[in-house]
Amino acid sequence: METRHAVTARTSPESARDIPEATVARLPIYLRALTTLSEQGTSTCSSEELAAAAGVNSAKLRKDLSYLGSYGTRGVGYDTDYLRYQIAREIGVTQDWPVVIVGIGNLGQALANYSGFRSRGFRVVALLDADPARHEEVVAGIDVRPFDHLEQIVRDHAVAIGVIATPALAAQDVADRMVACGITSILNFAPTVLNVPDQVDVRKVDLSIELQILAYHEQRKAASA
Amino acid sequence: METRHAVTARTSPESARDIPEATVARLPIYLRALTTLSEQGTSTCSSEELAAAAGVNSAKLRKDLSYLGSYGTRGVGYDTDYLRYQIAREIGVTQDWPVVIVGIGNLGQALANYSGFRSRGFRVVALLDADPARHEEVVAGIDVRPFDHLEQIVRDHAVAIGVIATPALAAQDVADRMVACGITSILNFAPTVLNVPDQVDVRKVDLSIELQILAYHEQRKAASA
DNA sequence: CTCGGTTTGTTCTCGCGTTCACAAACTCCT
DNA sequence: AGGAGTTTGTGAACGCGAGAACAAACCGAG
Ligand SMILES: NC(=O)c1ccc[n+]([C@@H]2O[C@H](COP(=O)([O-])OP(=O)(O)OC[C@H]3O[C@@H](n4cnc5c(N)ncnc54)[C@H](O)[C@@H]3O)[C@@H](O)[C@H]2O)c1
Ligand SMILES: NC(=O)c1ccc[n+]([C@@H]2O[C@H](COP(=O)([O-])OP(=O)(O)OC[C@H]3O[C@@H](n4cnc5c(N)ncnc54)[C@H](O)[C@@H]3O)[C@@H](O)[C@H]2O)c1
Repeated sequence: METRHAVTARTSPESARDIPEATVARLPIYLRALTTLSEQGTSTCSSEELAAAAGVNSAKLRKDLSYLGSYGTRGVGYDTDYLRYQIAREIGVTQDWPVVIVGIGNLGQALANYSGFRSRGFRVVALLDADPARHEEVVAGIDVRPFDHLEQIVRDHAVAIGVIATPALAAQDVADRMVACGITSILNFAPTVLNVPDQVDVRKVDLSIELQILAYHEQRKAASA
Repeated sequence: METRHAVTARTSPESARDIPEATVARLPIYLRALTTLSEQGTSTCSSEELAAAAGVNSAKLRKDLSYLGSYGTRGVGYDTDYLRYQIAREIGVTQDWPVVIVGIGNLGQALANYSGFRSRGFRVVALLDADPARHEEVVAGIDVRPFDHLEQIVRDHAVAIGVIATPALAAQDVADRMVACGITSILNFAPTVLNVPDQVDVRKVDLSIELQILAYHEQRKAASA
């Protein structure tokens, strides 16, 4: 046991053992549920309450939280604000994350106007578009700038996260440029598979895939009726 | 073998054995990759090629396709258009799916303007909003109508799929109304947990969760450096 | 017709995630 | 102080999905 200590501590001084991906994906949901409870004046909550608010099984919730540490009190529950802070710290939303959005069309404008960014620690530092006609525009109080400014902006603001909202054909090029100037996390809305180096994280949001999954189940319901 | 035939055929006359959820979620990706290949003039492709285009492992691809049936030819590969049709049929995108969008703000307008809907068999039959000021507007060639018209529209067009793009506070009410008038599949963009009956499918798209997941990994990268 | 080369469809194994169930730990009341 | 009632944290069982590996099936050449 004692000799294993180095292994546990290797990754980082403070906590940071490896949390399962499935759990990481749920932590933001718990965070939101805790914020809601806190706003309603709930200072303490049980795993049962919190699980209900988050829409998950209470056993799963407790197991997820156990990866972070022991922040609850048996027989009592969790202190809402304390747990909220611990999860926020673990995810990293206690700090400020600068973000660039590339492709300020229908979707890019909606994203720029989305207030849920700022309130969770993400700050849009630039809007970029390749179309010169758009460079006149101001969206959500931010100037739309030429895509060529990417390198400078990323350097000046130490941007690590980029959002792609261009047409599918341009997405790979944009991603390559992002990677080249040091961005290591990409959120991709274009319906295409991006090829990036291993150390770069890509998450994709694909609306039409979601609809097609719904259609599949809808079809099955109709068939069995 | 022979006696098992009834079991295979029980669920439905045409195919429709139960496909794993993980596979269902990937079928739309394969569909898109096949469309791309087909447009490039590729009439036949191996599992290796298709897997590369879809960004998955070739063994996983073959396993996924095996749930649909045996549509390939050993030693040759898959006929691009034939496989594409089979997947489209299995998902249900060979038919037309009427869709309503509720909440025509920043995001709702972007969705209404999204061409990827129509091209995959989804037809926006109505845009609904509670704000009377918006009822003057025309978005993407479609009139914005009062939310109260929901029941009539769902009845007239046999709508099964609804999209929610309202603020979080309104989302549960909108979902309740949708369920009450017969909608059985909901795509929810509001950052809230929806309570619906079991037979109703809900999928949620949550941008800020995606960003938070990226932030978590970004933080870990920074910590280990 | 046979044989070598190719690619599919499937079997098997392994690891991850979910869920159950319960001991440990805490509060409150008597 | 002690016991009843609550709730957490976790060990263990289970099921599903990922990937490796291989036999079966197909093509084409000779
Ligand atoms: N609109 C939606 O609701 C929606 C939903 C899901 C997915 N998507 C996807 O999101 C992407 C954007 O959709 P949209 O409706 O906003 O499209 P859009 O055409 O309205 O906007 C695309 C923008 O990207 C810019 N652009 C093109 N090439 C570029 C480049 N190389 N560098 C920088 N900017 C470039 C264009 O000038 C334009 O402003 C598309 O891939 C689309 O498939 C959109
Ligand atoms: N804008 C984005 O990029 C983005 C991204 C992710 C998630 N979201 C979420 O999507 C939702 C919509 O975002 P938005 O930026 O479009 O907001 P928005 O305020 O621009 O639009 C909301 C629209 O919903 C309408 N509405 C309100 N209550 C309604 C009701 N009961 N019935 C029908 N319509 C109603 C409003 O009139 C308004 O037009 C929000 O929940 C937001 O958190 C938005």
